[in-house]
Amino acid sequence: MAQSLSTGSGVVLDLIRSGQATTRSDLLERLGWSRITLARRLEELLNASIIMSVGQLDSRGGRPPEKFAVKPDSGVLLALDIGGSHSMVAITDLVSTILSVDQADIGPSQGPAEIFEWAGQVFDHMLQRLGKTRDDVLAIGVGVPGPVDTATGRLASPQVDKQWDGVTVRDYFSSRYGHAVLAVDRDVNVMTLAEARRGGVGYQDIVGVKAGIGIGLGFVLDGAVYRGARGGAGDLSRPRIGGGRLQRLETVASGAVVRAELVARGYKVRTGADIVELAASGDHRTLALLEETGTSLGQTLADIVGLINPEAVIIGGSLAAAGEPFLTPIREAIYAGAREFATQDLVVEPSRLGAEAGLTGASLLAQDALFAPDRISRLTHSGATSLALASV
Amino acid sequence: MAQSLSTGSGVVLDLIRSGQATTRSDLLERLGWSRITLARRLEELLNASIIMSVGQLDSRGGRPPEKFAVKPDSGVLLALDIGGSHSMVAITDLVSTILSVDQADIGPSQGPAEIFEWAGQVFDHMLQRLGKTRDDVLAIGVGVPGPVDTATGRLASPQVDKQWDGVTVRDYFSSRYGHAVLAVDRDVNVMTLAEARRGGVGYQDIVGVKAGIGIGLGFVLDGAVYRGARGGAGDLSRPRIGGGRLQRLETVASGAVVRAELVARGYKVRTGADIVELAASGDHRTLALLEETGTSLGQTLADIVGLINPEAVIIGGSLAAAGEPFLTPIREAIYAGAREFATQDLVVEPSRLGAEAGLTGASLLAQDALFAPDRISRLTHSGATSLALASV
DNA sequence: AAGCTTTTGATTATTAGTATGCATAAACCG
DNA sequence: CGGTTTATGCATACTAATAATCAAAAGCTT
Repeated sequence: MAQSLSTGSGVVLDLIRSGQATTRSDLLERLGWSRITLARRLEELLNASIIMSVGQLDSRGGRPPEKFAVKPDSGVLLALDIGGSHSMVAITDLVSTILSVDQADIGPSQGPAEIFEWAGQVFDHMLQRLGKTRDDVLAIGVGVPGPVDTATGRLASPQVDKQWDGVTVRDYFSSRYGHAVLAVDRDVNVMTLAEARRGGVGYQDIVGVKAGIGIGLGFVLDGAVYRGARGGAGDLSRPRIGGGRLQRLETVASGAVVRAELVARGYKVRTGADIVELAASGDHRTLALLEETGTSLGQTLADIVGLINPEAVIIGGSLAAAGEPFLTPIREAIYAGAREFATQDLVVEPSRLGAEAGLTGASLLAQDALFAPDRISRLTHSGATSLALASV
Repeated sequence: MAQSLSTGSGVVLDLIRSGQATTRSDLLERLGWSRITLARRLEELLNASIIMSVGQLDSRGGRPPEKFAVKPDSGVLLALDIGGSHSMVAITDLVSTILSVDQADIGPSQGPAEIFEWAGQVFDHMLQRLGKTRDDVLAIGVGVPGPVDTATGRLASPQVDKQWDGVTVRDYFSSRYGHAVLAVDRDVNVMTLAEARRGGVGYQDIVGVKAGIGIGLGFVLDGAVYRGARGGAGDLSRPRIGGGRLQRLETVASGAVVRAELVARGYKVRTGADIVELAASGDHRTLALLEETGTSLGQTLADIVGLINPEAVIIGGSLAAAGEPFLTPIREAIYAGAREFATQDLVVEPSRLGAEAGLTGASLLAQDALFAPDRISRLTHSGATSLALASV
């Protein structure tokens, strides 16, 4: 039944894709296969147009090794990042380089039908501009702001908006891209995945914070996204006052709180970007509120750093764009609050990918689903000459 | 180099050992191999005396399937659980059934040489009483109350006691049991592993709390022990008073705090067991202190439950023996503090294995190291007829 | 240019795993 | 008690992976 095809081409692709081994020698070293078997698998992948040779590396004394990489343009990936109040879409190549982006102030409150309809239209438009068709779409990655049962791809409850409870994302894509592979995950997980893979050298254990109007947390632990028993990991609570009732951090320190304070004082603020703009203009009240929020968040993160002992804490979300006024209090609270053991070597940095972290993560998610080792092994084994024919 | 022997006997053993598949049909279903290959691998394992047939299961209409299990008595495992102030040793069979236990009020403050010397002597004595020799010892599992670099087996710093910084546990065992496989991990991890595997039906995601004189936390996430970047995961902080400095939970709510309070009031208390005894005798002050401690702990755990979204929170350590007076406030604080989403289906229970959780976990750790798939595959492949000859 | 090194390709014999079919074992059912 | 069902064993032909070897390619050094 399971049949994992241990010497299948999929595991070869995985090493190439992740950059762990890109030459024949490295692959042999990593896999422990015979040269002939590896040659056959590479041939399969080349035949299927999944990988290509990207020239030679520098010689190490003898004939220089040939380097392989994923062929980026034999199809495209769609990425959709649904935020609490702002959503983005992108088309990327097969190595998750963003080719085209669009966005709108649209969120879960609009209901699934409307959002997916918007995304579908933008996708169609972008495809056309890139000279691609719906058939070129090989996989779709979606980030949603709520828990997901990744096994089934159904959204769990509670979602931010009731209309989204139990939504099956596939239903909204099957008519347009019936053949494409679909992967759905929580927005914070998706963002954190992107930072773990693309930020820095690549982290095994990181905590990703999405600080926008809402606030949430994602984990990549031991190199894999951690979701918790019911997909609900990452709920933030606030430092409690004198053992009082727990409050979600969102209700005391988040973009929503800053916004409420500012609105109460007569400012016109709707999104996280509005707050960032005010901060950038040097508005004292906004800066003070950001510092306060950052400190609260940092205190909570200090506890989490002790608990999880990650390599890095990455601050993303719209508020991260405010830069040091927001980041410094976070960093200070973490370093003040956590023990030296946990903060030694700890990296606390803003998202490298910025606003596009979610899209990159969604695309990476799509990539992972498209290039799942077993899938690729079976595909090339049956002599396929293209990923597009992938009715696997 | 790596050569993972995908169709090796080790993976078969893993399924049998974990109970995921114990009959030929189940194994075939799980592995997707041909019947013949599986038969060969089972033969290898039988020849090496690693597994044995344990009779037939009930028929499902036709010939009843034969059930396989690990042969428990072809060697023994040593388990050592070093607690903050109390240590235990045990000899178990190969399925981690405890055959013999001993303990002493001895802890890290005594220094590694003394503790390992004590353990070695007790092990020798126990072995003799069981009619076994040092050569029967196939693997050793050790739990220590501090971070461990599991890759190298060296203790990281800071340990509770400076003498333990950088200790290489292997050095203390190689002379007596040079041939045995050794595995070392943090005590809370070891305890949590035991609860995940042996408590309940088997959990994928659990949080284990060791509440004794000290207090610490272990994680099993996605079925594997999570240790953090530097082996330091599980550090507990306390609910903060008005955003003040972070305090380790240990300094405000732990057996140590209860003890200090009691001692200040003229009680004679040294260990967690002493506290439990006082509580059992109905001492009001002790009960009140336990309730207070339980509430603080529970509030912290509520945050963690939201963060990690585990299936279960298991309370172990010496204070857990106090039962409901300690557990009820914990449970109440968790249910009051965490959101419904996280507490729905959440199990909050005392350790099923009680004081022996650490020993069982250490033995499981030893088991895992002894039966590591690759190791077993290589071993049986070379035609070994016994685990004892395992110079692999 | 000659010799060295590393990478890659190709050949052959060998070993390991699979698919298939047939036989047998051991329960159940009516 | 024969028929059915599931489990297991065995034989044969076949396919896949490996090991070992030779050869060629493509750089470097002297």
